[in-house]
Amino acid sequence: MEKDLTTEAKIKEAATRVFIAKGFNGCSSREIAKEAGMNVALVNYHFQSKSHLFEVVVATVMEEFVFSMIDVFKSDLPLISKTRIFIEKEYDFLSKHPDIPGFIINELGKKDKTFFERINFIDQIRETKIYDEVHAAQEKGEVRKMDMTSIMLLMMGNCHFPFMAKPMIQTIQCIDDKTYQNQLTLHKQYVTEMLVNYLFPTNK
Amino acid sequence: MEKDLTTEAKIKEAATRVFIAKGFNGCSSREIAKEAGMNVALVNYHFQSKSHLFEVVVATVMEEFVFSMIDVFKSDLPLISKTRIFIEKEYDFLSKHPDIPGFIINELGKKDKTFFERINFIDQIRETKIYDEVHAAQEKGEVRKMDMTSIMLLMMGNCHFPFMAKPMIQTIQCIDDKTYQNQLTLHKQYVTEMLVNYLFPTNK
DNA sequence: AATTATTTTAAACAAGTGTTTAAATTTTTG
DNA sequence: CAAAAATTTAAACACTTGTTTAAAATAATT
Repeated sequence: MEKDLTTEAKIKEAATRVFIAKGFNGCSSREIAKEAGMNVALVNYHFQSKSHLFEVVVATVMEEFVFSMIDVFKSDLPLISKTRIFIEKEYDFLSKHPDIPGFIINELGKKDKTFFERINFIDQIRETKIYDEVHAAQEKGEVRKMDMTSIMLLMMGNCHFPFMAKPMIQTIQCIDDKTYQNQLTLHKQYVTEMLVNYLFPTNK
Repeated sequence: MEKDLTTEAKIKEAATRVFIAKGFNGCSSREIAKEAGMNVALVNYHFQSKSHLFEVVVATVMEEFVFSMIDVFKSDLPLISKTRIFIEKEYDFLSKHPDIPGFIINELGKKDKTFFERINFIDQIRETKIYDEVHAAQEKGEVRKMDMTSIMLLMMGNCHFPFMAKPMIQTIQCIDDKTYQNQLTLHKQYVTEMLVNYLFPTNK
């Protein structure tokens, strides 16, 4: 799997795994080096410092994270289809990377604001013109009139929270991984129906 | 404010602040001691170890966290009112303690499962018979038939996520604290309407 | 093939970690 | 008030932390 990777790529890959699992403060440079099968000094030789390596990892993870979003936003589909596909794709992505939302929200919440701004995924979203599209649809009465912030909170919250809260919910409900995963498939349908009904009141 | 508190209480209070803000690995015993105006050794004299102090803090925070929930569940009101009041109280509580959901979900997700089970808030919830009440209402067709896990995810997700995601959303939307807070008041109403409509389909 | 540049290694650095010790201080008890 | 118990302190413990150094090994260049 990690045979023909360069040293730099190996370290970055290992760092991504470890950072996501344990957070910036929850792991050491030596742990990352060991995970990559390397020496500690190599990590700093290729990435200058633990902080810098972290920034590189976050930037890459964020990019991957918004990539599927952007893709849906840019597509030439009616907003209601975009909504359905957005949820579908989010659940797909999060099933493969369940720890990423928690990682992003929690690790970046603790860093200073400049850290967040250094990673410009905001422009990427704006470039899709999704805001204008929603606004136009609101003017036509197709989409419920509410602030873009609330729409984002509804969409993201109902997609990400089920993955972030997994350990807690599993403990409360006493259910294993398999059961929870099946529950998520059901939940995705509930969320889709609920959000579509609420955001597109005139529909059907 | 913290004048007539005992040493133990002062340490616990300081530890709660620091742990919630920075996480278990994000702070040191000395930092907690300093925040409490104490010596490092005092922390371990009163709480044995950093880990134990953390467990005490988590237990207390969790208790406070589920207290308002329990209160609503036990009340003698129709489910639809309980739903409305639940959301209302959650937003109230979270406005005062916005960092708690993230703290609970993230810090406890990294700990082993036994840690979670040591804090028995599960029984507290079960004792309110809220599960039976929901199930009975579902049989009568008053509440949408869906798993309790999904209901919890919908309720908690739409209440907690807006607070957990605050730093991220603020960066994306470029809005200050005051604006975000106002947005949350609006959002609470949206969430209430959406959830009530979806969970109680026969209503109105 | 010899020289230069790049990569990798082991060792060391100072600073910070959680925790413990033993002495000093305060409070409580008889 | 004196003895005992509980609390607080400063200092030290062994260990880990991120980072650096300088030598060794490998690769690239002439």
